[in-house]
Amino acid sequence: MSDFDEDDAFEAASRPSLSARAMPARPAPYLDALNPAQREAVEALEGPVLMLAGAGTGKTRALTARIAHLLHTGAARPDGILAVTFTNKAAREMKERVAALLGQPVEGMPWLGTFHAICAKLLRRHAELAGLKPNFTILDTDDQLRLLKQLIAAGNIDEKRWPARLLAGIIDQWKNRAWTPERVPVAEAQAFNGRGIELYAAYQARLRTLNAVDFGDLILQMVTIFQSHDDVLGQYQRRFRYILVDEYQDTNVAQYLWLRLLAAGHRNICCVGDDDQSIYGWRGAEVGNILRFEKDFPGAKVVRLEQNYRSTPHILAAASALIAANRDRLGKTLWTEESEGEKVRLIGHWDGDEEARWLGEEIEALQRGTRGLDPFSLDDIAILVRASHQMRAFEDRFLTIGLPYRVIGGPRFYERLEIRDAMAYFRLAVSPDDDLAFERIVNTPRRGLGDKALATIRAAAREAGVPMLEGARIAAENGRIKGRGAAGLRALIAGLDRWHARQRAGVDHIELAETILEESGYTEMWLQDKSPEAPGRLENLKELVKALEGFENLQGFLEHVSLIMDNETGTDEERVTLMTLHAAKGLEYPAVFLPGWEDGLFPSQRSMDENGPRGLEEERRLAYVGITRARQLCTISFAANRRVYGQWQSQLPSRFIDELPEEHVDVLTPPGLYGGGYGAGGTRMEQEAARADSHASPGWRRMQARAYERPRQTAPVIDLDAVEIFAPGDRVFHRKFGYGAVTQAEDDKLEVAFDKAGVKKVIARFVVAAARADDVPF
DNA sequence: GCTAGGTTAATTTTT
DNA sequence: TTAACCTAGC
Repeated sequence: MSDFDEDDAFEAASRPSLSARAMPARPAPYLDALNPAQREAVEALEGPVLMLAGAGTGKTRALTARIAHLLHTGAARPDGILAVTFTNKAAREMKERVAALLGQPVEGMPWLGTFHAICAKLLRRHAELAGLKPNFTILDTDDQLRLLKQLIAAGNIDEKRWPARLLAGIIDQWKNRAWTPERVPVAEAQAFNGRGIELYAAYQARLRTLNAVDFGDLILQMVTIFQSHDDVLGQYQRRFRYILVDEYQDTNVAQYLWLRLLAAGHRNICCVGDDDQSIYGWRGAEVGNILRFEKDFPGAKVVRLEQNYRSTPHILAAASALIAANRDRLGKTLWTEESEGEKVRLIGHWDGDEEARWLGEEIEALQRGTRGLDPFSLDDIAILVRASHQMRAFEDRFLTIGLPYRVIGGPRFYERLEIRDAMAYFRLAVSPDDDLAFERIVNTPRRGLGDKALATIRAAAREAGVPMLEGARIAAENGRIKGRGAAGLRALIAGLDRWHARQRAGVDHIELAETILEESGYTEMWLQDKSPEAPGRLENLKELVKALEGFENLQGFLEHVSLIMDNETGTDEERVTLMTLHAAKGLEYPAVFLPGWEDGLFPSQRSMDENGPRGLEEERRLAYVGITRARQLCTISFAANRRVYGQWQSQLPSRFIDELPEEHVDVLTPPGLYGGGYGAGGTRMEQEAARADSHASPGWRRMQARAYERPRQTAPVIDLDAVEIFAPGDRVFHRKFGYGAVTQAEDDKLEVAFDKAGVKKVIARFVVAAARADDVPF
């Protein structure tokens, strides 16, 4: 089922469009609010423009002003502007802000939306060129996985060794690169045990039969259509006289091709982005797109937005120095008119628990107002972590001290199990031939229909060449389904028939939804469930039904699902925000905490291992994003010891910490805390002595020594400890398992027969050669 | 078909 | 450590 907002597309077409000519040539007040650079970017309407907008430089303001300017001057009509974003949230915000600038609602901007929503709308118009019907379904990850699982099983592949998730990832990457099955390069032939391309082709064929597409297809199919149908392409090239793209650094190859095709004629394309904030390489984003812009569009005007309206000078300076260590960047110098503020604060802790404890206390202190700073509202404070599992430590701590917090991210409303189940029922009421929905709910609640019954139904459907619901009907009638399941299945079929009939008869959709949840036994299922989540799930179902109120019918609602996706559970209580660095992009907070700055955690070892220097640069951009979220106060912290997958590990402060300029950093080093060998004042000998004093353990000292030995300017990507390569037969030592012999070694994954602990699979960096066992701290 | 207990593996996430 | 996934036994 589609998770995003296709709506505007449809409603806009029927609305009177806001005519550009209707606007008198009057002064443009929106221009007055712009600084010279912004104004330059806004007024350069013709030809390619790259707006390099640093963090906090008023990017959205400039972008929306540009749209307003296009409309105001009459250069374009609202439906002649193509404005693309990545998220529905960004699209919504842009629409609102343009409306505010123009002082009237922006109706008739049918082509302002996400890449996916706009492509979906285009693809519905030209579905037949892709072998689809205009009412195709858009599958989400779950549907996709279910489908792939079937194909993997059909291909006699062991799903345990070759999971559907992996295949989904591979196909996704291929689609991001705009490779149809025929165009996947031979170099990829070994993917998925050599069966990848074949399964990809099978998957695409299956999608076509189901009259369905996945997210990647929305873009890919449109690129394919544009490439092979000049008339269609020409039509849209003429229509979209002006193109605007937000977050250009996040575009993947397919999106890039799509844009380039559309802009090829008039070349009025304005891309806005920040190469320093490209943090989505792992999902196909190509920083190269933005770095290459001037080559792609010769004669492009490049405007740099460098005046920052968000952060204090120290915060900006720290962030700038950090990002300067990256090689692949266009380069910007952020500056601000703001006066001096707090330096970036740096603090080390003994372990992760202490870090969490300190953070909790510090937040409470900020709330009260300390050190001459005005009190902060909890709403003004955010904790940004590299990986979501890091949030737990803080949640635990905040729960014990009763500090209210909210977590951003995690499964969205519409992704939740109960919502997806309910939606599947609704989908079936609207279109009974939705097989994926049918499979989802056929045994939810339990109806005694297991794998065997499902296989029977599927077979019956295939034999008769009908959807699964019909197959089920056949199987139920001719007695192929027996026992407990038969009654359950018959009841389900009767229910689905009834609900579909009512839906067609135009019964009030809210009432219908309630009936469906009631009669299907779905609500009852959760009422009976005694697990702690059950009440919350029932609550969510109520909310779902409530969300229906805003729509005329179920179809409309199903198209609009995305609208409920970020419904903040509105409590007015102040709360600290916890989220990942990725989720924080585009946001800002007066006070930001950045915990867990330890090598291996951040920068993430995996990122460095898998992508080498490129991975490290992306991690550094993530660090840059983190620091630049802060308006007044930015606090970086790390712990010397941390439990990683249940095992205690000693940690080294992040190499990014070494890259922060000392003059902009304030090292908070309460007695007994480790300052990180960083700008702590005093001579090195004094520092060492002081530290040895408070922490006399040999392991501690060794760790200190190692911290000093590390190169200051970070060239090496790989930690020395991680370099050690083992082969079968090697004697090794593991902190927890003791001594053992390597039996198998593949990259950094080892199988070791430990003398005492038995055979275990371990990661190479958790062991050292037995001869070096003494080097292991603690 | 369901549940309890063992096994396994472990970023980032939008559409 | 933990959570998700799977298998064996009811």
